[in-house]
Amino acid sequence: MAEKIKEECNKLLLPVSDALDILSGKWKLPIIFALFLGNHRFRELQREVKGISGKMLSKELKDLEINQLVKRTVFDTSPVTVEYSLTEYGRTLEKLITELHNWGQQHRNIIFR
Amino acid sequence: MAEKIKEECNKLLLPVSDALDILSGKWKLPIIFALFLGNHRFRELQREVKGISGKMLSKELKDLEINQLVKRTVFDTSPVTVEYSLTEYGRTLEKLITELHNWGQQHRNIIFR
DNA sequence: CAGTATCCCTCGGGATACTG
DNA sequence: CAGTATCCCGAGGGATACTG
Repeated sequence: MAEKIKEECNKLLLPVSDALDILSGKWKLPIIFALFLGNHRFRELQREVKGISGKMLSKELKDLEINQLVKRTVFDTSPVTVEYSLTEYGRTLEKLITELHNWGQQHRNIIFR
Repeated sequence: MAEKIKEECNKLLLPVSDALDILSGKWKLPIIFALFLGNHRFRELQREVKGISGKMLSKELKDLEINQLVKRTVFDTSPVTVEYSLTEYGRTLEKLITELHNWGQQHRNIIFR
């Protein structure tokens, strides 16, 4: 019986972790915020997200792309230019981020008092 | 003007990061879930949260306590026993976790299809 | 039991140089 | 410009032994 409940909880855990994985880490949010402000070239993003290395930016964008949150568009100018933008689906993160913001904001009020 | 917007975003970022910091990492959620199931002694928690070391459990619980999410109660039996439980405030995480679960669940449906 | 202290190793990620 | 490959270091965290 208690075992049954624990199993249920573990099943609950996975989707929550999935959501967290997408948002947590040093760079995810800053990148997502930058993308919320508009479409962006790779270099632009690197400038906007202070301190991020090319390697990390590349990796994080790939992650977001795999999760269908970001769309990568290549223009065959020379040299090539690439644009990243949030997908329609990616924008559904906004609600979630707002919830996090609300909780985080009142938490600040509770802690720094 | 664009600068103004960026500043605003950075201010938005901090509370979101605060909320994420409390939930992300390898052990936070499993511990919180265990605590949702009831009050727990240190050893009990270590058994329930598979694979966690004493050092980590200790550190994470201290974090949660500092954030007023968990209450630590010492009973002067011999040897001492200690109980950890979610505070009333800690339980406000439930709503947030539910939101993360909802997003994560539908994300799984979109990705693993 | 409920932790703390120490040792030790992995590996995430920075810096740099390179390619198409 | 938009990345990839390589090298390298330090912090995070595991294992173990110890204490009140």
